[in-house]
Amino acid sequence: MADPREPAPSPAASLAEGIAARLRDQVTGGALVPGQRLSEARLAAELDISRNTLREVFRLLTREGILRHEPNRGVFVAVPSMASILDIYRVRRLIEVPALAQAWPGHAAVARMRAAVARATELQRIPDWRGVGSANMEFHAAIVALTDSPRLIQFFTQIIAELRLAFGLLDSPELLHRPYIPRNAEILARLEAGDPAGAARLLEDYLNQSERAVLEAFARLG
Amino acid sequence: MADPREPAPSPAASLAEGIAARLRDQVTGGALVPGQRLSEARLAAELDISRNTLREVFRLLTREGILRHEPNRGVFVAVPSMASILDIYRVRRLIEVPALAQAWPGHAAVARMRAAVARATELQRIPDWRGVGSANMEFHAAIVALTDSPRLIQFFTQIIAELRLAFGLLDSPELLHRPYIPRNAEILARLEAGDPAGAARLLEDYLNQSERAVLEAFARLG
DNA sequence: ATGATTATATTGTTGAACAAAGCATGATAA
DNA sequence: TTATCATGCTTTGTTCAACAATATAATCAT
Repeated sequence: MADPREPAPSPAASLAEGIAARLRDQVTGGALVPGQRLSEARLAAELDISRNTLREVFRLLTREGILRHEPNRGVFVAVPSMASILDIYRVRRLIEVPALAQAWPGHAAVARMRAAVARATELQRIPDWRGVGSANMEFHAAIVALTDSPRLIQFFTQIIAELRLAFGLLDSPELLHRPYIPRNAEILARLEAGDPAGAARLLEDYLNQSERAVLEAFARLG
Repeated sequence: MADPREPAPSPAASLAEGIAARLRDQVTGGALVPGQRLSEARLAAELDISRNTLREVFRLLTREGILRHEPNRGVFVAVPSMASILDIYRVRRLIEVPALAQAWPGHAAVARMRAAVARATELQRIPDWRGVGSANMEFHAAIVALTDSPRLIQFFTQIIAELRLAFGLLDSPELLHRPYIPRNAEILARLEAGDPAGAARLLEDYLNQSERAVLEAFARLG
C-alpha cells in the first residue's frame, strides 16, 4: 500500500523528477516566494535527498524557467517581470490561435477542453480560484494539444508553468480567473459547432483581455 | 597559453556546459552516430570528468532534444524520424514566417542575417557544405531573433540543434544546403527593401521546399 | 530450441571530501 | 570618518567511492 500522505499523482520515473514535481507545485502554489534563494544543503536535508540529486532537480526546473541559476551564487525562485509576462502572452498568441484555427472538432483533445471547462465550473462553486486557474490553463494546454506537435506541446507546458508562477505572485485570483470560465466555454462551443476560425477569433480576444488584466494586477504590486 | 587543439570558443561558464558544447558538436558533426549508446562510465573516463558531472551534461543535452534518456537503460544519441522532421518544419513555419512578417527592417538582427548570407557564400567556394548548412541555420536563427522574444529564441535554438542532428544523418549535404544560399539572399533583400510581407512569402516557399528535400533525402536512407 | 533462473554490468542515489568562488567582517590607511 | 584591502567563513562546483535497483547476458533444465 502506498502512503496516503503522499498521493504520488505521477509515477515519477526517477526520484529527481518526482521531487521536481513537488518543488514545482510549491513554487506555483506560492509556498516558495519569487526571488527566494534555495540553499542546496538546507533543501537537500529538508527533502531528505542528496545534494547531487537536488542539483539534478535544479537543472530540470531551471530549464523550465521557474528557477534561475547564477553561477557560484546559487539558485533562486524566478521573479516574473513585466517583460516576461509580455513575452509569455506573445508566445501564447502565436501558438494558441493558429492551433485552434486549424483544429479538427473531432480531435481527442477537445474532450480535454470539455473536461477542463467542467472542472473550472465545479471549482468555481467551492470557490477555489487557484484551482480554477489550473483548470483554465489545462484548457489552453489542450488547445495546443490539438496540433499533435510534441515540440509545441512541451514548449507550451513550460510557458504555462512560468505563467502560473506569475499568477502566484498576484493577488485577487478571483478577478484573474473567474471571468474566463464562460469565455473558455464559448470558445469550446464555437469549435464544437464546427467553426474553428470563429473560435480562434474569440481566443484572440481572450488572450488580449487576459494579458491586460494580468499586467494591471502586476502594476498594482509596484 | 591555451592548448590550440582545444580552441574553447565559448568561455563555458561551468564545466558541464563546456563539455555539453563539445558533445553537441560531436553529435551534430557526425562523430557520434544517432542511436548510439553513451556509457556513463566510459564517456566520463574518456572526457576526464566525473560521472556526476557527465550526468548534468546528459540532462542538458536531453532537454535540447539531441540525446534521449531511457530510465535505467542509459542515454542514446537521438534518432531523427520522419515524424520529428515533419514536426520541426511545422514549428519552423509557425515561428519564422510571422517573425519575418512583423519585422522592422532596421532591427539589429538584420545584420546577423546579412553576415550569415556572406559566410555561406564564402564557405560555398571552399566548398564546405556542412559549414554552409550552419550558416544557413544561423540565418534562420537571426530571423527568429527579429522578434526579441527570449522564449522563442531559446526554443528555436533547440529546434535548430535537432535539425542539425537530422542533417548529419543524411548524405548529399551539397544538395541540402547549396540551393538555399540564393534564397536566403533573396529573403534578406526583400526585407531590406522594406517588404517584410513579401519576404515572409518567400520564406514560406523556402521552408516548404527545404522540407520536401529533407524528407526525400531521408526516404532515400530507407 | 525455448523458457526460466542465475550472474553480470550499468544506471540511480548517496555521503563525504576538497577546491574555488562569493560574502562578511574587521583592520589599515588616507 | 570613509574607503580600501586583507582575512576568514559560507556556499557552490566537482570528484570519488560505495551500494541499491534495474536491465542485459549467460546458464541451465526441459
